[in-house]
Amino acid sequence: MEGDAMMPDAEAEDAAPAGDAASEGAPAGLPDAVAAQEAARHANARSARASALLHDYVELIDDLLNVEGEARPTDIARRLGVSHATAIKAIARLKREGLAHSRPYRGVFLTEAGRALAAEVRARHRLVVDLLRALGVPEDVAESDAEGIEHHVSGETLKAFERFLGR
Amino acid sequence: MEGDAMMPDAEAEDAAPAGDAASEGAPAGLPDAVAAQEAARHANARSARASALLHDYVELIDDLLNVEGEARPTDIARRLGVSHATAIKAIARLKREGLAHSRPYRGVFLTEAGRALAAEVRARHRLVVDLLRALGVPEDVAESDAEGIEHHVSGETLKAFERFLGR
DNA sequence: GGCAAAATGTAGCCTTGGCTTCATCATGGG
DNA sequence: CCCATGATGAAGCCAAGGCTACATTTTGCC
Repeated sequence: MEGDAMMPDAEAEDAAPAGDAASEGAPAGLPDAVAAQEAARHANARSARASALLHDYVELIDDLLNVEGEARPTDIARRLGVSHATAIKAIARLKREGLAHSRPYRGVFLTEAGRALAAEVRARHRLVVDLLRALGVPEDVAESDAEGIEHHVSGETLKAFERFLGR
Repeated sequence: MEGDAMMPDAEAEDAAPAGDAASEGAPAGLPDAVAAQEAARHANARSARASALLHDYVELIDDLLNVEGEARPTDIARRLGVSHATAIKAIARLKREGLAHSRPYRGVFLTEAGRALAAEVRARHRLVVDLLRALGVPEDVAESDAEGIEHHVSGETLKAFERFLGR
């Protein structure tokens, strides 16, 4: 795995680093404020990633309730492409977070909060898809990319999308 | 947590569901193909989420190497807003995946593959930011949203962005 | 040259979100 | 009416990605 050409790696850095970027007029490394700002951005992305799952479930459950009249764990699992056990654990989490409720062997239902979140998520999803379509992305690709993008679009950006689409 | 107005929830659904959507001309529930397609989209988003972390590390390490001449775990951790231990574990994973190499107490370096990935990730990041800016999103918001969005933009969509930006 | 502080690395813990496996419940066909 | 079958739920495993606490190494300062 490493008997190959390793290029100049360790010895060189030993001598060069500090004198190059750090010791001139500029402060060593980066200003703390800049690093902090970047850290905040990453923290933000991480938390969006964390709620993305919940959003997907809520969105799907809402859809199932509207279209099919009921949302059963097996269907949820099938549509998300996960095992039913995984879906059930996620549903338990939704309940813990006050987004859904259910009783054993009955379907899953959304609370007020869950419905509100579903509406918001769906609106966002549609807007992202519409924007991508408007930029010339083919339908299916737009749908697929939106699935990931939608969770990271801030309110500000959402407004910009609306403006661009002329709404 | 629930002593409030729970509205009609469980009893009603018992009677309505099957007769409504399933038993008329249409096939019960959804066509399997549609569900499979949706499942694929979600699987796709999940896998993008999984690689997002690695991409962030690679991108940052590349940046540190270019700007500072070296990438040290502590700096990486600071810029990402995580503890140094977390960063070190992630670096170990990068090494496992052949994207980086390092020896104890020396900095971290990217392999060929790592550098290639970094270039790709950075290009994508810039393009997403530029697009958002072009749509009227303020600089800092664009930068922040891009951090999450960039990992979910397919090649097709990327091309559409380029086209739109007139490149 | 030696020691203290800072950087690095290690170990162990927690939660999430996957999975499989097994037990239990509900329902419909014979 | 009863049982087979399929849906549901529970338990336990695993990897990832956080953390804190502790150990070790480098480094720089005196």
